[in-house]
Amino acid sequence: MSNALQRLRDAGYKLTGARTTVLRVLEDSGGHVTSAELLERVSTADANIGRASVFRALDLFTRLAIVRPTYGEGSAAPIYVLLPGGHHHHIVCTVCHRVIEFDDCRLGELNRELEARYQMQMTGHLLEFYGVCAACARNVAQEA
Amino acid sequence: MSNALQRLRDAGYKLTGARTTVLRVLEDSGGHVTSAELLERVSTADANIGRASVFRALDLFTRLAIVRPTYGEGSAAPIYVLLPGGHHHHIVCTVCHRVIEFDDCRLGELNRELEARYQMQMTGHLLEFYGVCAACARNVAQEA
DNA sequence: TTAGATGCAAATAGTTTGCATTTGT
DNA sequence: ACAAATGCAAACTATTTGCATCTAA
Repeated sequence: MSNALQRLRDAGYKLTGARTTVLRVLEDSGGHVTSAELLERVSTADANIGRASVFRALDLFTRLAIVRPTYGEGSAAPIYVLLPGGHHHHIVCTVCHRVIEFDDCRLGELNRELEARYQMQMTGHLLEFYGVCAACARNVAQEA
Repeated sequence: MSNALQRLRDAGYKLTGARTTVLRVLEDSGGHVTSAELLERVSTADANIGRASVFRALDLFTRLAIVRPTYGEGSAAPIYVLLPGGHHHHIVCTVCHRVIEFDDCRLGELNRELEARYQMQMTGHLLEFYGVCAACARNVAQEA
């Protein structure tokens, strides 16, 4: 059983069809989906699952730090990111919104320091870098 | 003139009343507001400014990495965070959604490495830690 | 002077809720 | 058995768009 399902159960939540399907779709999508894509794929996987349950599952997963919503384009349209092992890191081009994922793990010490300083029990973190990708930089240069 | 206004002008955008007001309200709010609060405060500051212009300004600021929307409670209701000097760091309690801000600056080197590796011109970053605060941990313990 | 930005109000997306029914434990 | 979770569809909220007007450069 996946680590996330284990966490769900340990926290006292039921392992329902809707929840396991949403989780599987998230994993199959590379851990990076908009809510619209997610709704569509979940519906394809099992047409009986309602939108509301997908949102309820995402809410729950967010509280358990299994997943994290983050802003994609504009202000609407969140992207849901899996936090396997509790963390995730990526770079977003603020012009074309392309996302590059990268591994990193230099935050362990900072994590421990913050837990001690603020009396928090950390469950994960998300690190986003913003910038302009090479392609967009060229376009901007051309326009100018 | 604020650094952000300078960036706006340098990128070739006009320094309009709506934009400067939105920016000032953001700064006066400690660089941490929901869109609802922002709309209200901007409207108080200058009743002639329309909602649309506030959203358009936020969009622009996001592209310029002056600001970053991040998820507060549930899936709706973004919080806009100023990225002074291009970055910001905080801890969110995933239960009560309280936010603790902290300073940090150990990401400079990683930033440079990523710029080189992915040919990106970085404009900033956001680091969020998730966890359960002491108060919420107590509540959960009581319930169980 | 004039391209770019604005304000308005209507249109659109996206998310949440209430409640009867089903399901995991 | 029974509390918890679901599915549905309607209600809501938040954001975006089109267009005539205004304004910073």
